[in-house]
Amino acid sequence: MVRNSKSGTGRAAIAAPASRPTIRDVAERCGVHPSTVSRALSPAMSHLVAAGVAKRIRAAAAALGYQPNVTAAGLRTGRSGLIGVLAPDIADPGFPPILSGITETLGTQGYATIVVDVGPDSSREQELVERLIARGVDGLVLATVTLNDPVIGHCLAAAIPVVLVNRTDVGRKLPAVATDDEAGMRLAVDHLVSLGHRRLGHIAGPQHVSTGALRRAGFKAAAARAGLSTQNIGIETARAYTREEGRLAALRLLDRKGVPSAIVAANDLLALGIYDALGERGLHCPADMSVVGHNDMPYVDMLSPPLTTVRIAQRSMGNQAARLLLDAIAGPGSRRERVVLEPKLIVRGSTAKPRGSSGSALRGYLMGADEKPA
Amino acid sequence: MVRNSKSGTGRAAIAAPASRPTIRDVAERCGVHPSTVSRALSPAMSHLVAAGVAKRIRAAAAALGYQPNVTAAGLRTGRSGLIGVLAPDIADPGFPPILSGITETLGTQGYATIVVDVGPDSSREQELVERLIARGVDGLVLATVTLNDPVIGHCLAAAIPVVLVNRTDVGRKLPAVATDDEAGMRLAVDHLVSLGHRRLGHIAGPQHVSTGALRRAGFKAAAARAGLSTQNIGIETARAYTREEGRLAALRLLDRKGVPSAIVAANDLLALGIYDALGERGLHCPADMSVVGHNDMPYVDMLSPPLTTVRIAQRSMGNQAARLLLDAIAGPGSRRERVVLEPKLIVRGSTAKPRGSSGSALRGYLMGADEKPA
DNA sequence: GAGGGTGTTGCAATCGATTGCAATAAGGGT
DNA sequence: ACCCTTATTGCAATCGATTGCAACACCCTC
Repeated sequence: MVRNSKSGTGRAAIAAPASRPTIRDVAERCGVHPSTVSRALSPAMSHLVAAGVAKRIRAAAAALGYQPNVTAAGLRTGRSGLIGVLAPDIADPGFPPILSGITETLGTQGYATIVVDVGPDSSREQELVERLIARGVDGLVLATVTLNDPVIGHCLAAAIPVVLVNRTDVGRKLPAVATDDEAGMRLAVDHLVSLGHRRLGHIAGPQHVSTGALRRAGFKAAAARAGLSTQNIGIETARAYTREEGRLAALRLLDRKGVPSAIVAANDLLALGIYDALGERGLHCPADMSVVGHNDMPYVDMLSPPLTTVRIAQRSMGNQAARLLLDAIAGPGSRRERVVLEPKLIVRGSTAKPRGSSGSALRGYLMGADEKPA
Repeated sequence: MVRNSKSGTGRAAIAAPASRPTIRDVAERCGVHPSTVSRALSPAMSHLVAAGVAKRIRAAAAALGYQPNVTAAGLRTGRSGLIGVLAPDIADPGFPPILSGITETLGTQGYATIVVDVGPDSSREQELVERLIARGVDGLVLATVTLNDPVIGHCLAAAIPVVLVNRTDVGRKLPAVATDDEAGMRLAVDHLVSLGHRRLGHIAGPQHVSTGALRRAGFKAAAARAGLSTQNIGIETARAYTREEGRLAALRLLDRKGVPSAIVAANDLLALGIYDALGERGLHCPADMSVVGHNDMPYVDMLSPPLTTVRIAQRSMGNQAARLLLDAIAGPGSRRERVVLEPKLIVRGSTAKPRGSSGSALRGYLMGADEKPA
């Protein structure tokens, strides 16, 4: 509360900057008006200040350790230099690389990011967006949206720059960066088919998010394209992208008639769950069952067996999302651009040729495989 | 730039809130002064407003969808509701759970967090702290500090609330939350000794950070306490907490005379590197070599073999750090509190009894083991 | 009926930086 | 020598909310 440099009664304290120096402190020290300091220190305005004065001001600012108060500037200019990021779950190993890419690119432009963990109950999402807007964020990166998410309309109405990352919306109303989910599944399916697999299973992700729906569709399309009939593919849908839901879905798949010889998971976490389920049933990967994951999250090469998976460029995804957002902030002529990244298959130890017909642990399970040949 | 509700020349637009409504819009709608609105909406001040008026104001605010501008309030009150978090590397799987705990606790009090990834070159650390302070953060959580970090003095000088998490400083000048690193190592060493191991190796972390130094000291102390002579322990120090540095350090250890039968890593990532090194040397874990990690980062139970490790309560660590910070913000009578969490040993498949003297793949390596019996 | 509370509300300054406009000074042309 | 540019700088309003202080109304009491 006590301003120190006010020329008041006491004359003791000449300069005791208990708090951080303000633009006025710099101005007084130079004998100029605060507005001149502001101009001298702003690259866009410094041409309005005499070179000598500007130099003097910069020196004084440096000497005082002056840093402009971003909050105050933000209030006046209307931009905060803050970007809000909505994450489904920070602890999900797939997300940090994306976040890292986002902050990296944004950081070079002086933006800081506020990361908000939405958590499992997406009901809070709307409120969290509201809070971020109240904080004056200049833009939003959403890594959480569902296919028909109400927040999309909300953001559109608020006229705030937004990009989606690793997700897309059904109406393509917002710019987004994502991988080619269908191409990824094609890579996985083609790999398995070329190994000789003819009965494939898929553990799909939640169908209300784009990756879940698109990868499932991609799986079906790729299987059909490879000449596999619908009798030869089995799909179980996980309720969430977690190891536990993956395990449950895999158990359901294993309990069905016509067990496949290979399973493609929509996500590495689900693949971990498949490993768990196989262990429970006494099956071995890849001898009894091949498994393909998706995302190539960190350290899946250390699993037993090392996971064959579809790698997506997460860091690059973050970078591009940030760039798209910066574009949207700069020019409101947002062309609702959509960036699609190409996935890449990483073959490791969890996929192999299907076991021959003799001596297989799957012998029993395979009953009924030919009941209805297409 | 164009204020809409100004009673100006044109009379067309009655109420076209192109931008977000402000406290003045609410005030006009209710026929009261903005200050009254401010008071009515602030829990701490609302007792100064007549109940009926307050109700009317709240209704109007809700109808307009009014959200106070946090930036403006922050400018006036001096607090931003923002907390800065400095992370060593967001992509390190050990960190997200801590972050999650921090944001969880802080979020309940209305604080948002800005996470900054310092990256490998800690030279930027000082500048990043400076930037966060310029942003007006109300406090800082540092997960990066080294034992004698200059930023500590910097923060002390800036008189900004700070807590350390998963790290401690040498002078105990700042409140901190960390696990009992020495106790953790004792758990690991005692476990191995009870299995019959008598020659132990340690892959230490960087010695300029507390976890590296304390765990190394803890390893030595525990070994001595278990009656192991210094000839029977071998220590190699990794330059960073990464898988690759762990691999290199492990290779150095394996190339020394008197190879141990078990290695304790200062960190799970280093343990992954040990797995890599063992693979390169054709050694098997745990048959040829037992390995103990530290931190129990996600999914190390899926490794081959599943990693025996010392679990630390990361999420809780984050929660407590946040609480400490909130205390420091509330009462400046900061007692430089220090919270120590107890670690827990999680035994999995990477540790076993040492191989007997016959037929060991380690036969050659063990030469020289008895050169200088203690 | 006048004085002293108490309860509400308005006024205006303030936080720190930015920026349109005005004012001044310096320089150039005829 | 005078007028007109152009280059610098100062002034003051502004962003939106908060809060100490003043003002007002109303009620109770003696």
